[in-house]
Amino acid sequence: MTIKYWLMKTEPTTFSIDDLAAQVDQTTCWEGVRNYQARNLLRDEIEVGDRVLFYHSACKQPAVVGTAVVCKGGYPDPFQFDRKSKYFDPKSDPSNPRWYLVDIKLERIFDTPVTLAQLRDRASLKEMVLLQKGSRLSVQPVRKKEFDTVVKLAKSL
DNA sequence: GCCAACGTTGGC
DNA sequence: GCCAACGTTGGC
Repeated sequence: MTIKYWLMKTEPTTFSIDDLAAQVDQTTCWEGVRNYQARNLLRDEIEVGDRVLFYHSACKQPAVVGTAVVCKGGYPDPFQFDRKSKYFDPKSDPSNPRWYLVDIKLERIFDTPVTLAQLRDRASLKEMVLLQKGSRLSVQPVRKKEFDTVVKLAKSL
């Protein structure tokens, strides 16, 4: 199976790439995605070994700040059944879970983040899902070429 | 099934 | 803080 490429958004005030680096094994579960399109990707598409662009959103400098690797494939998000969690979903049936997640492990923190503005400056990245008007998906597919371009850009900055 | 109202996302 | 864009909810 060939690996696939994704971009995952997070608000750094909630969970930043430095927080990821501080986890045991630099690994975390990506809980709390409550959007069906993203759910379908987490449940059906994203597999162990896939690569991830780690993106900081809703902050001063929106940017891809590093990369990660998927280290556990789609499985039901346990927080949907936890009454005390803010991600608790009373409508989710444990025998047919509504929400899924994956685990990711830090690969690299870019020395220099690749900002949203820099992504927009690259003609070859024009078609990135992230850059499309109104695009809000918090887990989204990335083409291999786009992934490679962003990594290369980070190294050149 | 339509669609208005509402809530959220996220750049600026 | 503003607001455009999008997703979800729920009455009909």
